Amino acid sequence: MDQLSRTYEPQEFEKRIYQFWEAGGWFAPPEDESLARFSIVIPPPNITGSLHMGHALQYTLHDIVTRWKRMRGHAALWLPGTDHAGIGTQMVVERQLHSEKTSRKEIGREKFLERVWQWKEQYGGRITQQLRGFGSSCDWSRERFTMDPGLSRTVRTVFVSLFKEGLIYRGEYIVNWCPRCQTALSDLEVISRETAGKLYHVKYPLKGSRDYVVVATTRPETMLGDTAVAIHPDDDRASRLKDSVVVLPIMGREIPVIEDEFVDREFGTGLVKVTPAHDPNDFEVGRRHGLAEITVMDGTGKMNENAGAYAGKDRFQARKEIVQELRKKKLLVKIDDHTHAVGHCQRCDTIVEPTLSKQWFVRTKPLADAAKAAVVDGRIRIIPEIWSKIYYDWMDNIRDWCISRQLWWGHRIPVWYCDDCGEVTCEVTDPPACRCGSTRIRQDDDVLDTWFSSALWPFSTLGWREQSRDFRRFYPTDVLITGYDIIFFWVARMIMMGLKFTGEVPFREVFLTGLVRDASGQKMSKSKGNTIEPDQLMSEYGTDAMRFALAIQSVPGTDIPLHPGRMKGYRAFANKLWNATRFVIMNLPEDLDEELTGELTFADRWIEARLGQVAAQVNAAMSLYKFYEAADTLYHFLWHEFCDWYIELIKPRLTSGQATVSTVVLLKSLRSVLKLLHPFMPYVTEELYQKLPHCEPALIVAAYPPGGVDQAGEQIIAEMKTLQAVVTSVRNMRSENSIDPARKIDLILASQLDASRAFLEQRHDDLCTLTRSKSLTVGRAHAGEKGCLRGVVGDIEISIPITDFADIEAEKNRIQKEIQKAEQEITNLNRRLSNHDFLEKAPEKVVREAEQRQKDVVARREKLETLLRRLA
RNA sequence: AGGCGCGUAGCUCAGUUGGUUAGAGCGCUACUUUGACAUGGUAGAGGUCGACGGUUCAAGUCCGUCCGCGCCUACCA
Repeated sequence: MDQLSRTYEPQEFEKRIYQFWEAGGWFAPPEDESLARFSIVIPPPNITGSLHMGHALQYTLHDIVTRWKRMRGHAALWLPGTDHAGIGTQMVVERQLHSEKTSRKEIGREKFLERVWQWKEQYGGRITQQLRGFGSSCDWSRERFTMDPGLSRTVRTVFVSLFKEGLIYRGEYIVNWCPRCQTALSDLEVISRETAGKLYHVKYPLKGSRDYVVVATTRPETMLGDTAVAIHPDDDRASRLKDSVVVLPIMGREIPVIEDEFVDREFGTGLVKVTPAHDPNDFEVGRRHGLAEITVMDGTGKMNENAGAYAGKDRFQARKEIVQELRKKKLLVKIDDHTHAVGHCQRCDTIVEPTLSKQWFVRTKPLADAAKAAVVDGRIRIIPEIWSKIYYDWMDNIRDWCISRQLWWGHRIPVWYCDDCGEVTCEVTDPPACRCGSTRIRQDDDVLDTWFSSALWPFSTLGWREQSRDFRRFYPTDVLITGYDIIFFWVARMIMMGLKFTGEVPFREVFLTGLVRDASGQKMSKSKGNTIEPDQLMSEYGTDAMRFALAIQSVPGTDIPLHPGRMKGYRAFANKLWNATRFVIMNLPEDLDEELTGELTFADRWIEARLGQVAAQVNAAMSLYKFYEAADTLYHFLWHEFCDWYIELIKPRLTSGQATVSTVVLLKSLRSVLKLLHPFMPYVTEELYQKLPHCEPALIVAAYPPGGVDQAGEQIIAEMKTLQAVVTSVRNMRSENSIDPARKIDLILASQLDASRAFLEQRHDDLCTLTRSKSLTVGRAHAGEKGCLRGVVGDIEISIPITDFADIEAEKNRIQKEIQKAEQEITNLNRRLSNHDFLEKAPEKVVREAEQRQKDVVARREKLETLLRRLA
């Protein structure tokens, strides 16, 4: 057996262990179809990024669940992969081209895509290496990428199908346009932020009159595209203004005054300018009233040829100049400060410009109804449940999804337009010609939103299109684990698409994790500079410590503040485990016969009972995704029971050097601890398992203890509690009286109860060891000798004869304090027990417990008082 | 504007369907280098559970109001 180093040094074995697992082929689910199966697909990280703490959290939880299921005997599949991140990746490569003094437009679409693929080949692997570093037990043989041929084919299949069904359409609508990314965005990709702005009140002269109306706007530059002024029909001024014509300042265009109920009479002047081509609201009004739609900006945020003298100017520059011109013309009434929500591009933070544009959309309503139903009727369970409501709200108010992006990197829309007959062809395979026979067909230039392909992920990755064996075996997946921030982006859309195309839910459960924050609870962001990198934590504390810290803080429904101090603590925990194993190895004979039998000691039976109990608790917690509870249970058990009590109890026996059945129990119980902890701390547990005698090839495929405890076990556990209480009390007496920890004492215990005395006699050696006593006497009652420290635990009285009291007053105070505590409790209990309502209405069990408790505490107080009198 | 969540020890958080004496980790104090581990051991201090009111025999837990903090959604120009 290898000797272990004195301290835990994770860097020395993590890589090696991962390779060991991978080489063993244990990440792939066994072929055996009779096994219960478990499957989970990764929320694909995008290839341009690096994995942050949020990923570390999510993938840690994925791995914990997967390893747990695998050890529970499931054919467990965790399918890994990445997504192509349309805008992000395109931007990265464009930057690269820029530094080479060229551009995507210069090199053309085909060359550009080659460059992106090159980039993907070169850097895409970083992510998966990092994912491996987390200890992720993904099946790499099934790794997928959203732009793989197979997945791309699925995207096309789905698109064509939705198109033919009329659920995908193309049309000219207002969309969110990012002038910097130069593409349309979906509503979700727009972050609206409260922004301090101005509200400009502008006079619009009435035609053929000296009179005018005043409108209020936050974006004066859009007025160049105004095609009406609107008023609420109930407004007193409406009858007067009805059918009036207004002369639009600067442009001189004559535009009508219209009545529409959308106008908020309380806001601004109660009159609103209508710019159908640059405001979603106005767009609706415009369509209702048949207004002209005049676009006054181009795709880069500059004013266009419809903007008259302002053509070519940046939209914000134009705003300034237009305000000036209005002022000069005495048309500016006033400028108020005004805070309002302004849309920003999620990717680049540029202010989004709502723009009229021809885009592709998914008609979501029919899909949303089915998707909502799946959660309502319980086919999908969302955990924590609170998110269900938010999911319903979104589904109820869903709007059509703009899926076209003016990018080159992504799934190109499989639609062709004929130059000759104008026919639109939508096919899975590239058509050679139009139906009219013309070969002058052009494919749509745009690509699809990356989330479109992500929405298909659970079934596209498993081979839905070809109805593969994997698909039949592993779909629907068991659970989806991800952050609550992408519930709409991704979770909702996967449910819509999964139901639509497979007829089944994509997953049966959704576990939404919290967000990882910094130590002060702030959201981590690069701009704030408060990010913590997983790589840094792993090298400093070890991967297992990071994983454990994340798991033990993973309470469903709450965010996770990250404290480096905690990482340190869990590194110490790993060290504790390391040294406990080191201790066991040091005490193991060369060739231990694991078949040894014999009578089990108290400590043996106790640790076995507790292991059964703990395993049952851990399994129960895991099945409810209570990672924190499972981790916390194990933390406490290993450190404060296995090490503090069990190992301490068996130490004296081990020095005898003779292997007995107890040695076997020691080894087996340590192995159980390693198994229980393995999903949480896979590296260190595997490393240690390999150092111990073992029969299964690796811990990763060892059987997870199912747990359970019988009545005899419960009995032992209760007895141990008594022993612990006596020991703790003695230690406290020693400590409070400054008895040198090295000094051996004579311990006297007394009880009126035969059973207690018998038990104490049986535990004679254990008690001496743990209290550092050189002798133990058990009797019926105290002899009453002077010069003793006294204590009470239940029915057991404790005395420690000492002749050299350091401070007799201190001892009196100590007992005095205990009496006070008892008094307080007696008062409380008396109050309850003298209350008739309590006696009548509370359950009998509760009353009986209170009565028993009262008897116990009163007895305790009396004993303490006796002790105090004797001391005096 | 609407919706949601949070407020428990110095810090970060647990606390099941209301029921003994409200827990943990870190930090703190004292003692302790005993042959697994000082990344250790033993003991201890520390909380009127944000405030007020209500329901109940019984409230950290359920209800209401208020205060403080955070988040999400939304087309008030």
